[in-house]
Amino acid sequence: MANIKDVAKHLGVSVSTVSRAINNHPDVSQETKLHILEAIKTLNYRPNAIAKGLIQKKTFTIGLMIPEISDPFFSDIANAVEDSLAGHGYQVVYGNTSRNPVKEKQFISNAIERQFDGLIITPDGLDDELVDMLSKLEKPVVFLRRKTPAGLPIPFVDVNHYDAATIAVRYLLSLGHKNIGFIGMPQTSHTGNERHRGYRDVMSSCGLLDENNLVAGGRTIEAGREAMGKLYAQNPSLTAVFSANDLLGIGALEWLAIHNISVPDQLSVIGFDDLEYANLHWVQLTTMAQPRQEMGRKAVELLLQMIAEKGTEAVSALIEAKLIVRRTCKPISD
Amino acid sequence: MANIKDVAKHLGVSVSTVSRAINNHPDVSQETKLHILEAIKTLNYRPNAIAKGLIQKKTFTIGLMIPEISDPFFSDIANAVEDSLAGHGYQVVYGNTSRNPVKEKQFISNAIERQFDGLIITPDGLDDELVDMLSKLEKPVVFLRRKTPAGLPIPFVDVNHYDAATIAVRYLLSLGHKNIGFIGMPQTSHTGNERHRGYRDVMSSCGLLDENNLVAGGRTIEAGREAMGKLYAQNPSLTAVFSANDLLGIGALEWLAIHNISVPDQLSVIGFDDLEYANLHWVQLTTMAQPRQEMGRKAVELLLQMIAEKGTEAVSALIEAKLIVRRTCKPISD
DNA sequence: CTGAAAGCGCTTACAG
DNA sequence: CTGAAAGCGCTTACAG
Repeated sequence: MANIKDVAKHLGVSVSTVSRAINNHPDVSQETKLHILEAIKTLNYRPNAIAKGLIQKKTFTIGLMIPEISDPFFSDIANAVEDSLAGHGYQVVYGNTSRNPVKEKQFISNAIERQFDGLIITPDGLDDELVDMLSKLEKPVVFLRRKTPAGLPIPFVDVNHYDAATIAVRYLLSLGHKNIGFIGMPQTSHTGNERHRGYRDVMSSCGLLDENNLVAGGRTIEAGREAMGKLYAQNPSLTAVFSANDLLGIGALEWLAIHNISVPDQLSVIGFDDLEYANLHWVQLTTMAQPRQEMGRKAVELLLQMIAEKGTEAVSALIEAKLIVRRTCKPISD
Repeated sequence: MANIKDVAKHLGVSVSTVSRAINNHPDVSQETKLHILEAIKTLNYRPNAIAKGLIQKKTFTIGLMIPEISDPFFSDIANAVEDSLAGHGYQVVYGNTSRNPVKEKQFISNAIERQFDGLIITPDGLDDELVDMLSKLEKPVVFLRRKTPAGLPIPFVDVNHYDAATIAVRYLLSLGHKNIGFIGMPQTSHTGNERHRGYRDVMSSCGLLDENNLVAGGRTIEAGREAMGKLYAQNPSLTAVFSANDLLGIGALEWLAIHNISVPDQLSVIGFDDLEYANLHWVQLTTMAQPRQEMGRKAVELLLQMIAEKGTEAVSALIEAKLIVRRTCKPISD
């Protein structure tokens, strides 16, 4: 492919002049600029971004580390991130980690070697090694959907999972429910733990906490189905269930449908996330919506700010979730 | 950050020697190599992939252009592509085009300037300008889920949409249905048109084609709901519907549920894609499964082959879809 | 307004 | 086995 030398030679001008013409530098006459632009067309010249990046120490590339791009929750966030970033001329490179700590570290290594300008990351397990890498990283980073661990000077954008969980539980209480079950996410899940804590605090402050109403779940529909079965076996007098995410909630609804337990007449269910699934005609799950677009955009905003003002730490953002009332909760009748 | 010069200086060796140590070149003594590796650790040196790429004319980066990463269909493919590629040391960069021709071209431009080593693309509308760009592109490319237009020397990996559609329709015929509706995708959709053609050919070969049984749909659940309404209005004596994708099929099921038309007792529905949605307890949509993993892996295989043997055109692959029988189709009773 | 020169951080013949 | 030198394709002071 033609390079900048070829177009310079083609016109008998210097490489510097061609460079200036391409980059809209003011110090180049309109006339030569026009000639150069023409030569570029005929030679089909495209500037080499790699070379440019090397010299400018800027690649216009941002890394976005997420657990699972096929998880609808993250693909929505990723879309928002990509859109906002594209508007500023940045390319985003995804890192699908499958919540695998090895892959998480590989992604960061990669980002360093490939000279990404910044990182937006959703690490899962945050072990010492990763924290160490992050602390040595001389690059703007923002944590997404995860609070920054103490000691790291990195801002975050997260939903207030704890508050949101208290809203969900209080909503069930306001409908008269007292016997409220909880289907959790894996113990290692930061978000799961926050939601759990919210549930716990509200329930125990009302003197309604009962360890029999808790069950370990997971993240998937499958896991929700199983968990609902267990929960029901532990306590058949439950009147409501708060499931830590929508997929679990949908699994719970499936189990209930299979066992002819009518929702919301016999049992109310509330979820968390507001996935597309939740809005299906047969599901209509009442849930806490996380403003995914907003989270993605906000993370980009913080990152770009840090890139612009080197060395500053942007201020973290905690975003409130919103109760979306559909058709899986109703007031207790008796 | 430390560079290769720093580590060379640190040990009093030459830059070349450090380079050789890093790249496992045989011509370097075990002893100096050990020293160098140690110095690298203490200086926290990471090689600059940008500089390396510039000189080697190889970036170990592959571009993957897809319409919509939040479409579960594509995120599954993307996952498979990423996994296979990661095994070979490549980084994948997604381009989310939203089926926007401007974005499609931007992505290709980007890929050229950033010196990607190859491209896997799913272009939507394939206008002259894009074809022109592609023909001038001096890079391995493979088309994914789309046949290559005549004249472009680019291999493709696609599902045999036409054959699959005939299988779906014949399945309905085998259940005794004669009055079979079709909910289509947008006219601009290549896959939609192939599936339409399959439906048409089978129906007309049986003398059963009726223009009243056709309706324009779209791609979404929403569109499927509307389309089902229209279709039913056009011909209330329909006993089965083939919807060109699962989302449309699910929308159709929603409309039918809302209008108390029982599936499959009064009406059979078959979809296309086998999304996760299709397997929900309330949906259980019979559908044609596209082997997404296999498609992604195959595309990578072709691409890597073309990268390895420069100038060759790999041989295209047409993959068969598979009928997945669930619970939305049954034999016609009377 | 234009050009010659240095340099970004590497790799790779070439010579020893 | 090791090093000096050229070069990948650009940008950017510096001088004119």
